[in-house]
Amino acid sequence: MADFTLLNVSSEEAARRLLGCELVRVLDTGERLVGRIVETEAYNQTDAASHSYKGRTPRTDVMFGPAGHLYVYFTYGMHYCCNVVVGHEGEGAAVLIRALEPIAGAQTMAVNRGGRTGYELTNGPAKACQALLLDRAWNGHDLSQPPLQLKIRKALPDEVIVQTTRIGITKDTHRLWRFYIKDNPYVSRPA
DNA sequence: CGTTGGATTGGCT
DNA sequence: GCCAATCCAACGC
Repeated sequence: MADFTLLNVSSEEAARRLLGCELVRVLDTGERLVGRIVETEAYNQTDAASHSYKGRTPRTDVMFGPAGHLYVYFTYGMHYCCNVVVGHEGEGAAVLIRALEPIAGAQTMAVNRGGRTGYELTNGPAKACQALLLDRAWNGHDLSQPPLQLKIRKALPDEVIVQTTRIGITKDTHRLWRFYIKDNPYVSRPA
């Protein structure tokens, strides 16, 4: 049982801390798909762009639960995006996983992604979900448990982290709550 | 109950 | 660069 108490911090701090950590997905076939987190965005209840802004609803219930669980939402009628719940229980904070760097299982990810390869495998939130075969069924999953686990890695030094405004939102657009690893080819929209 | 628009993506102009 | 695809949560009546 992994210890996710280090995620009991502000969503911005957690978004920084999650860079470099890994998501390990074991398929029914036994194959391991591993992605290193290279781009994140922070959301919390004070934030008009956050799903948790208007309080706890059936959809956002998981966001208000304990840190280290997965919040998966469906959007634009066809895409799933996944977040790691952070902060303290009842807080409504989460970190959107916007991009991964494939570490293992890239060939299977390519199949999951309809034959795309290279940076197109995982350079976007819905692409990363599709590559790891994550959908609604994974909403609420405890990331300390197989077959989908979050592996905490060493915190990255500030000088390799770029901080910018978030993508695709129409409210609270000024907040600098997007973080990514400098020069990483899997970042969805480099500066 | 009807309307609206979204933490996106990929194909086409 | 623009925009359609396609579902559903949230909100107004």
